[in-house]
Amino acid sequence: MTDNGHDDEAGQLALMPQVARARAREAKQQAADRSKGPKPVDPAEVDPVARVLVDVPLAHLDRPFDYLVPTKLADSAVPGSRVKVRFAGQDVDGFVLARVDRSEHEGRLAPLRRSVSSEPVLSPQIAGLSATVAARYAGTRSDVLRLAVPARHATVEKEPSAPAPQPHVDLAAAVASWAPYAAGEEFVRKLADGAAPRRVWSAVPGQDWALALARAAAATYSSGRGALLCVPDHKDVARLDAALVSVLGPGHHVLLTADSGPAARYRAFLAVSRGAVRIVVGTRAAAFAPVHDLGLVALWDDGDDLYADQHAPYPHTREVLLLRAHEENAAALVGGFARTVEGEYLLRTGWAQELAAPRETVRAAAARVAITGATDREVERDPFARSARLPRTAFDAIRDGLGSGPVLLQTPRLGYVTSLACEQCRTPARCRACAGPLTVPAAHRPPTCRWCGQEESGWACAECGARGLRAPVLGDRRTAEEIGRAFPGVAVRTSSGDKVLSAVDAKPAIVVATPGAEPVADGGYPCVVLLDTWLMLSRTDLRTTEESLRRWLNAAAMARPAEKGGRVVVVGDSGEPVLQALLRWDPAGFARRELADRQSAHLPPASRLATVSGEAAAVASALQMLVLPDGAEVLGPVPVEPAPGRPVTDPEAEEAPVRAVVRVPRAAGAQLSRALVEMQGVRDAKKLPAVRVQVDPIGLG
DNA sequence: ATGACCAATTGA
DNA sequence: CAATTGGTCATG
Repeated sequence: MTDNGHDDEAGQLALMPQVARARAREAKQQAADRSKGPKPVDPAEVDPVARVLVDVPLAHLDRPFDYLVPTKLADSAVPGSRVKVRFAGQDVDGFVLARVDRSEHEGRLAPLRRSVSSEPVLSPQIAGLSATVAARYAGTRSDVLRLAVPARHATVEKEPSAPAPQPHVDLAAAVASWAPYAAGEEFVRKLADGAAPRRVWSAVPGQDWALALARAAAATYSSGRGALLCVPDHKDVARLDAALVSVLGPGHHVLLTADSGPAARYRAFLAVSRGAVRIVVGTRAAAFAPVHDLGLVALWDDGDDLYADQHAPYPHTREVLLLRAHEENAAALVGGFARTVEGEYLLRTGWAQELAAPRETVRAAAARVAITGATDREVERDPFARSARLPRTAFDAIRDGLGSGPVLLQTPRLGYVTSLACEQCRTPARCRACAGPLTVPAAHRPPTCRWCGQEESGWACAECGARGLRAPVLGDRRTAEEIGRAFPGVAVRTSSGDKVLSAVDAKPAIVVATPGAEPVADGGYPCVVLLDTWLMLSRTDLRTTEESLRRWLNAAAMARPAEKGGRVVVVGDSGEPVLQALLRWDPAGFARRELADRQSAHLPPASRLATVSGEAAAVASALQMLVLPDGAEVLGPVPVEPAPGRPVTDPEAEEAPVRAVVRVPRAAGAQLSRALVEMQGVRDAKKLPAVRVQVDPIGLG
């Protein structure tokens, strides 16, 4: 455990050159200090040693270093506080992990340079969590802490945090919210009793999921514990915020999001870290919130790719929350209308239990779903369909729906122009006869000119000769215009991108939205139309079908139940298995099959996978130095697109960027991460060119 | 990263 | 033989 160098004889020193060198340097430094007159550092009386995690981006320095605490800083350099220290000849930031009586370090300790603030922003739980997350994702603790602890705001820090009022929890209402689910009541009672149930939740279509989450949080709260609720985006934060106010009243929770501004974010963070408030609602930035006495972590719609962090080491919110539930012995609730393969895997391994409603309950709550093809035959027979890109069935359903409320049209992608482009060079694809833009008129049809109707089956790019076409971009605005012409006099509203509507009222209107931007309708939509489903499926991503189903279920769940006239019209190919899963409202069955596929293809979550990317030579040498566990496979490296944000100044000189995939059985996942950390440590120490490592990256494709 | 140290290499 | 360069190690 400890070094044996403490009482070394001279003979041993000779056998341990590094110790001898250290000693020699030590003596020299002390001599120098004496001669120059060292600053008298007067160490603190109690626990004069601070164990500091320094903020340096190097993998091999990701460990605590001991510093001497001067008396002046004895009261401010508390565990969890920020400090500045001298490290390797420069001033760096750090966190005090602990204050201890004495150091294990043999040499002389440098004093802390200063205490930034006495606010303990890094709790022992979050310090532990960042170590776990760093290990899981083969990253460093400082990288994780950058995500976990928001930037300090001195003015805000001076303000006191208002404590939450006395809670009044209506447990009966909480139970009622979860009554549709088999063992739903048991789940709520366990939360209220201080237990830690773990559930994968398949929400009943049409359910007010925000209210259900708020009530689960309230039940946990009534046991004297805190709760942490994560949702994909801002719109959902607002919805959950409103639900919590309606369940508990104001002042019991805070919102923690990255885009609320530094002051507001730090204020909310402090309210949580000081224990004044113990319920947190937020986006992925909230996953590390230091909630006191954490009793429940919950994640809504865990398949949303907004949960995959874009910053090193690229942790996924689901993973962070589940690690927390494990470490802090909290309950966990993961779910949505869809079920992810990762959720299914939690059930399969027995880590969590299913929280689902009986089949009859689901059937009664779901709208009537119909699939209608936009086949050539149908389009030709139906001039209207030709002009509005809308089959007759869908048109009729919209018209009927408008009789009793707003109608939701989900359209795959953002943008205005509808045209195909070259997969390679992005040059817009043009008709050889008339230079008009090409589109895909229907599923499994060749590209067709929008102007002259000419079919282009053997298309090749005029610029670069490539034969691949990118999926067309069908704009929500364009769709809105065309629909507006088809239904004159009806209000058409759009919700997409940075102009997202959070809700619409019950008045008849056509709402065109892109996936994830669908507004909540007061009373539910009488009709929901899913347009151009083959476009979403035409993407080549690994998770395409899973992601598409998730988006469709989320939109379809906003329709009224069938018995109240709710209808969902899906424009697509009824032969698609994924559309059948939607038709039967069977997200669980779909996830089961998808997981089986992933297992047989050795893909996550059944296997653990990491990518190593960078310059070709760097990747090759990185792979060479990786000490891989048994059963590991290396795929590639293969050339990839250059890293975004780095303009290629000289494509000749630039080494080609490549990516390799390393795959191991799930059981060897921890070993793989350790091997990657080790490799990065050696590379950093030797100043070899950097490679980027991502463990279980989302959407390899 | 940055700096210290040591060994090998280069140059007059 | 001194000056220089490159690699290794440690950073409290």
